Amino acid sequence: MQSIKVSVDAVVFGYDPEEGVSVLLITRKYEPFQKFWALPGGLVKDEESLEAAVKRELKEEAGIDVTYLEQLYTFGKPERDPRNRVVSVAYYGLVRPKDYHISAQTDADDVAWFNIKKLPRLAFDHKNIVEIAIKRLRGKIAYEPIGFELLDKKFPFSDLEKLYQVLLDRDVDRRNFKKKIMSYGFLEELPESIQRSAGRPAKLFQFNKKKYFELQERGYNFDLFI
Amino acid sequence: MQSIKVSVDAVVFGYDPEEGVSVLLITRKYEPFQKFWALPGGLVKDEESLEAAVKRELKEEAGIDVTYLEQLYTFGKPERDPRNRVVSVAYYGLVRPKDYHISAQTDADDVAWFNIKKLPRLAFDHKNIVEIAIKRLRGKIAYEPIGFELLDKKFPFSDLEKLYQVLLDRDVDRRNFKKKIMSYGFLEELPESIQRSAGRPAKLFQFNKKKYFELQERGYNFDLFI
DNA sequence: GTAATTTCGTGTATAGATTACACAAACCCA
DNA sequence: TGGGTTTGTGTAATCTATACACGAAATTAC
Repeated sequence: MQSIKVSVDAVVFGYDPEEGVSVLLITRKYEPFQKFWALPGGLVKDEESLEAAVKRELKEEAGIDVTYLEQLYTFGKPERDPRNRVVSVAYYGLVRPKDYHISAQTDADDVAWFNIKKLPRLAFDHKNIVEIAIKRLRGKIAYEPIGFELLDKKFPFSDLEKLYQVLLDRDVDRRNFKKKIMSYGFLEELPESIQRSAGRPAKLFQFNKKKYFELQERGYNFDLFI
Repeated sequence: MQSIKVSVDAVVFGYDPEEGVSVLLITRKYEPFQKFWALPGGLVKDEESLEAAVKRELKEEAGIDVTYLEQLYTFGKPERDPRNRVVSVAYYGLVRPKDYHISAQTDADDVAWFNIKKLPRLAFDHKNIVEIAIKRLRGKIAYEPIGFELLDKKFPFSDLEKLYQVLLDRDVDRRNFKKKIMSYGFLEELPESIQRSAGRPAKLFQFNKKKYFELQERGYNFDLFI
């Protein structure tokens, strides 16, 4: 009789143009790894899907709804949990600034955002999981337009540009970047503008999912390689 | 108390220049889906890793050793197995012609290779898993040189070219393809030749893993986009 | 209120990469 | 020895990616 448990873990990313990319972590209340920072997650219930389990845990543990969620990898080494055999299906998710900031304010000391460049020690093999998630996110934004899910629905183009710079960790030429992204035709320029500091006001843009799916169905290829 | 079972399934690909790309299937001995074709796989033992479980099952059920094995995706919908809740971690693997042909000969009617264009009805959600694996393999060969794992260690260049044509399902220009592949420097031309039919003998080539890792460590990027 | 500062917005020229394309060489077979 | 088959090779044209700088529109500082 098999006695393996199945859990889910979530690497949730948030973004702020000032602070960069962050990951949501919680502190563990119980042994093993009591008081360590860890990824939100937990055992899957007998009648719920894996994705439902992730969403439930995120709601319970951090009060968060993700706008994007995708399976990352399944970690199953027998020794990864010192007590039981636990196979964990890891997911990664993205939240918009709204959710990112709300959870950042709840001064509960058991939920917090950590910049991906300044991660604390993590429980279990969670460091490994986060690293793999970061790699995947970096790779993914290069060929699928998921970066938008980390921004407000309407955003100035410079936010997107900065996001790519932060994630890819290098300079991105403003003109070439905009030329490329706009050439795909799934970003709409709105008649509105905003101004968040000194400088010329920025026009707002918005991702058009419908147009994106149309293009995708025509077999379009989105090398966003910058 | 959780009562979810953990299994593994394997989508093993084999290749032959004459027959194209095939998948290894077995017939189920028991209900549910008795006598249906299905992916090799089974429950993970309490003390074995996921990858070890895949390799064990492939050995037991088909007598095969894969030369390449990678996790594909984890399937966990509650209704995917009509009896129990089973979460299945799917892998995909590649075998060389040697293994492909040996298993093709064992006339056991419970193990067989099926061309990916002529698949039979499959048990459970295995059709879905195979489709995802094919997509992944197609994508993967475009940016990592794993195609070699489906060929003999020494192979004529035309074999590689044909493999790409079959997998990508379109023509590939011989000169441009060779130019591109050779430019990466991880393929060596050997002083030997072979001749498998009429026509000019073909020089043999061989993948140099060491050189590949060296290049990879220097941050090299292998867009094999053809 | 004028000058300095900040951020947004835009186009062209060059280099690099991809694609299209055809014929000779080396073997087998009849 | 001539016809059939497969391998092997280079160049020109097109497309894509990159490099690069200055004016416009607002705020801030004096």
